[in-house]
Amino acid sequence: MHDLKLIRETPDAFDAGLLRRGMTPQSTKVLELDATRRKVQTELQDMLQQRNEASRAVGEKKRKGETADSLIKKVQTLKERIGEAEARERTLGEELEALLANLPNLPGPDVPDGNDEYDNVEVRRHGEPARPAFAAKEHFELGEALGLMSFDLAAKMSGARFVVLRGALARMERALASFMLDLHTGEHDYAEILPPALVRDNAVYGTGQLPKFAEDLFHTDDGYWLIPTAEVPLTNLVADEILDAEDFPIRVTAWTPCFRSEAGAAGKDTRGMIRQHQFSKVELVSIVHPDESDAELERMTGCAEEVLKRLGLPYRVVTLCTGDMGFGARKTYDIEVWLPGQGRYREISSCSNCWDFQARRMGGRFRTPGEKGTRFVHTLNGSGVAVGRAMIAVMENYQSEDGSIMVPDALRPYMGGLERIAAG
RNA sequence: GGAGGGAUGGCAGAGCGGUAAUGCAGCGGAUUGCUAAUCCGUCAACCCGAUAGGGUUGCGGGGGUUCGAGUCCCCCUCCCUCCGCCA
Repeated sequence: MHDLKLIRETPDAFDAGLLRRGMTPQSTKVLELDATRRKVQTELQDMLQQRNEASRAVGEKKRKGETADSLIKKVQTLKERIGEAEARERTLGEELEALLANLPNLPGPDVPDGNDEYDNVEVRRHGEPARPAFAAKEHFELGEALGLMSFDLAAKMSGARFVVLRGALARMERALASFMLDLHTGEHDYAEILPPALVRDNAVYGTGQLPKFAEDLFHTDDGYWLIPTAEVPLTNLVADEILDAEDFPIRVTAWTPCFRSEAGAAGKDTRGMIRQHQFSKVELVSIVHPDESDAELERMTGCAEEVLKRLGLPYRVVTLCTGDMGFGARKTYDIEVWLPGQGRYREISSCSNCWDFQARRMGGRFRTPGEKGTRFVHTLNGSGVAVGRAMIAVMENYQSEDGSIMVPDALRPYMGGLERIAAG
């Protein structure tokens, strides 16, 4: 949600930001609506004042035993006009709200301009992309050959974009998640949370998936939304809260299932576990002072990178261009892991600074000692990292020619000391 | 699923038809060797206004009754308690 006052003060900067995201300027429309609404509001308030004064006078007259018929008549005629003005004011307010609620966050000054993923800018690489001498297989070939990954079994009960894992691969999901949680809670100052996976409208509105992206989410008959990411419940921990400045930084992490309808992804990544309706992810969320959010984004990205470093997975970090950023983000780093089977880098984490955009939507504020009033917090979220995709990366990077998979050192303690996953 | 209770400013908490008590916290000021204490003001959001200041809204949300609604009536949402069921 955008700051109306800021749009009034600097409409050109607002439009320039939208333009960079490939949108048409909106400030004229916003400010027109805003001006009209304020005019109606002023007229309405004037009438309300008259009504209040008259009603008060009626009360006094009645107390004294005098008649107040003429005053009562006056208020009755006012009432009709008040009703009309109220209705207009409300309608204008709703229009304004609807307009603003559908506008994305503005890109930060250091975000590269561009249309799509091809305009993203690589920031750094870590590790050498593995190019084995034999023909590297994709994860689903490996998993199916091992008999530990079945899309057919999943399709029987759930249809496309689901998987059944068993044995060592099922365990690896759990191992990866435990490893990541231990790292972030033990070394990165994140507190482990176990949040709800079903949430209400207001929570999903707060993080920005609603109202614009409802079709990307699953919804229950009785009004719940299945979380598409733990970003939703974790960030909403500060919804409607007024924090103390000394509470910062708040860092929370959670391993949760994530549910996505993938409505707009028909035909994309149809084979394998890359794009599923259900997957699990370890999420990182930071709530920080506005002065700290830029630095926190770097820190958070580093926390996610550390997961890949310890798993020995080659990756690169890219800054998303204006055209590829998500709705609520002001700046986003994607971490892309190397997949030998596909012979390319694929997204495994996305770390965003949302600035005060989500905080404004959900009413997350803080108070500074010695200062009057409240300010909105800054929120950040990042995958630390997507567990399913991490498993894919481990499988493809640690595969041998015979189809077996080495277990990375970092995971062995979590897998009962298992060193290699092999058929049989 | 059944029965009951509740939702008021950052927090606590009164009010039950006539301009939202009070306490704590916060902010501004006064006083005071320092601290503490005390006193006064302020205390949310919004509108008008260059400022001073003025005004409106705000008692979970929406509608209704009334000259006037936190207070009365209707609908909805959420929270809590007890019973039942249940991992």
